Amino acid sequence: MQTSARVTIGDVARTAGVSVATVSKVINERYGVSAATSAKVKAVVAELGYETSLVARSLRGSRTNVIGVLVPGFEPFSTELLKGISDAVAETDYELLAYSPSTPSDRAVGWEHRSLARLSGTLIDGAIMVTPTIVGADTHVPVVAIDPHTGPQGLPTVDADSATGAFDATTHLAGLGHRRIAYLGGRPDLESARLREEGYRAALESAGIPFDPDLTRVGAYHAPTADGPLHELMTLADRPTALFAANDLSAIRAVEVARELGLRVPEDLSIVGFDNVPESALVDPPLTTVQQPMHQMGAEALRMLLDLLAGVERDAHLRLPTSLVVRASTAPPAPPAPPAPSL
Amino acid sequence: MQTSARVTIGDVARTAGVSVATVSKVINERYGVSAATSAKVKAVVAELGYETSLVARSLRGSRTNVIGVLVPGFEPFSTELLKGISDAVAETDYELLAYSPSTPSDRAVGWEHRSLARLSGTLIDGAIMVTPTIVGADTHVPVVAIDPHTGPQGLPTVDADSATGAFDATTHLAGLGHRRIAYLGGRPDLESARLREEGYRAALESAGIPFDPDLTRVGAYHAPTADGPLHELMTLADRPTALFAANDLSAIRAVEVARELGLRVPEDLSIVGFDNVPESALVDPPLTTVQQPMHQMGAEALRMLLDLLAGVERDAHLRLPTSLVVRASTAPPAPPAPPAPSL
DNA sequence: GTCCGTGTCGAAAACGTTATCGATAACGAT
DNA sequence: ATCGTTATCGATAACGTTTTCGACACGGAC
Repeated sequence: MQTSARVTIGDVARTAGVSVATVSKVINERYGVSAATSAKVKAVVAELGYETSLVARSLRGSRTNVIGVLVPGFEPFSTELLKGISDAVAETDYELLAYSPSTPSDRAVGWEHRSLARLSGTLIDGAIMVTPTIVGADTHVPVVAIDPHTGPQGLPTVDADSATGAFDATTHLAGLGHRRIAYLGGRPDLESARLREEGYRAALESAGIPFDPDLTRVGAYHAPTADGPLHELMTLADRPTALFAANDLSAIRAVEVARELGLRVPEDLSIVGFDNVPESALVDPPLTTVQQPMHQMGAEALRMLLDLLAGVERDAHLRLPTSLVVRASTAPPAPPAPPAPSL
Repeated sequence: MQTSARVTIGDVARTAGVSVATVSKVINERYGVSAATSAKVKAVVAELGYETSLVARSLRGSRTNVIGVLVPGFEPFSTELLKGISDAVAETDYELLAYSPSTPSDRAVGWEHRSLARLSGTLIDGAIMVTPTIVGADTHVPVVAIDPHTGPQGLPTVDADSATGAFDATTHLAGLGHRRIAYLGGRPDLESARLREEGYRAALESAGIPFDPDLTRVGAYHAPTADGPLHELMTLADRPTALFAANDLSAIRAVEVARELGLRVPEDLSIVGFDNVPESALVDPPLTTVQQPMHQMGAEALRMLLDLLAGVERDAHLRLPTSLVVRASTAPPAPPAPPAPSL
């Protein structure tokens, strides 16, 4: 039906009565072709609707003017970054290619390296990798990592100040009077998750609250893996009165689980998230959370990449500040429940 | 620095002491290679960290197991669609490539066709195009269009019921008692914009309100282009008491412009949007809007595309229902302003 | 000892493009 | 009339794959 054969540079050459070399020249505006033939070729190109194949051009040449963004998926975090990158790239003459592996084997550890190897030979001039778990390796295009596994080392990186953000979040809860503050971690293999737990602990200590290992659980930054740990936490004999979740997706799930368990938020349980994805303001109650400047992180990452491509020397690591946004999911703890609650 | 040359199939062949043909066979698990050589080649592949080049493979073969999504940019609408597509593709063995042209020339009319031609030769097995303005054309891969220019004709399409959605939105305003209801249109070249105006007019008629051409303006579905028309509308001698904007981005901008002009929303001006992008709930006041099932639209589009690829016959056009979500940006009109307002 | 099948492998073409470089024609200068 | 210069153009190699097909060796069967 719609499947007509692709029109190639050869077709253009044939119907224009010139060689493929000449067609290539007029397309790329190289020197050495007369005005007359140039016009004729252009006419044929327009008539046939010819477009040069990105694939073939990539295979042959070295520059493609395309930069790739490797994302583990299109969850809110990646999406916000993409917007920042996209806005920044709009001012350049590069194009954007977002690539997300989806086969189970690819999603396993090492997906970044595999994808990168597949694309950089050479479909893309450079890449931005979101949440890479492997970051060393020898790539042969410039790469900037956002929120990487290993923290600032090796590749140029952009991330947010997770430790301080987590410290602020936990301190906020402590300041409201909470003493039993639980922590739901993120993927333990991620530097950001490690730093957030660090900030959580530091805040506890600074508030004079002893660290209780029983109040921390580990998730994986998304809803399904948070379920079990959340149930455990909320059905503890000595239930925590507050919860700090390592990212918004987990925190949002926490709100849901609390509701399923008959707990009121924030009266029975205060909840703080991390990221400030758009969704966090939509849940009921709207989430108190730590804002990561995702848009800006994306834009900065692109800027670093462009500098790399241009050969400009720059600081290899950029850490952007976070800020606490207080909404309605946090409140002072209820007074210790009397055996027979009065109405 | 990190720029080491790419390791090719030739390198593997050389160090393994076999031919490139043999390497290719073991990689693709073709018949005709002994267990011994296969093992040796696999060892070398692992040692050298070889990955087959997507570009070269695409150029040669016909299938790539990659489907492309062509988006005009990463604004909220495209992003929500992407999530739906991504979730659906995760259950298949395809991979996702989101492509967004960014050079000014590409963003001009016809970007879709150009991009498609560039990618389908053949980087991708099929494509989903978001908001294509040109939709006929002879592509040589299956394509599904979301919210296209020309409406359901030609290419398989997925869209939302814009006419009914707009009708409901306008009727909601009329039901609140508004008589002077302005309309800020979207890109006039888009079928969806046309249908929304149609719904707006039908609702006016059904409510017995005469259509006033002076109360409709045209925008382009995004903030910058909405500014002028919005100012005109809001500074009219006989100011409208309600505004229906053809998409949320315009509506959100309308809220801002109203505030700049000293108008209170919804007391002085009720505003309704279209799309229900996540941001619409974040503005102050939260936007009353028409929900498009964007996530579902993306998923359905992918499903159609997969059927096309598999050669399954299907209905070529899918129109999903919309629903009105009432939030705080709409209210009954204030009583006709008395010359000296009382407090 | 010859013949034929079977199993294993490699040479080479092809995909669509760009870059290099040699060939040809036109033309002014001697 | 011959030469050198310039402008224009085309043949061809190369990019990294996959696929086709022929070559070859090794068996066993006659």
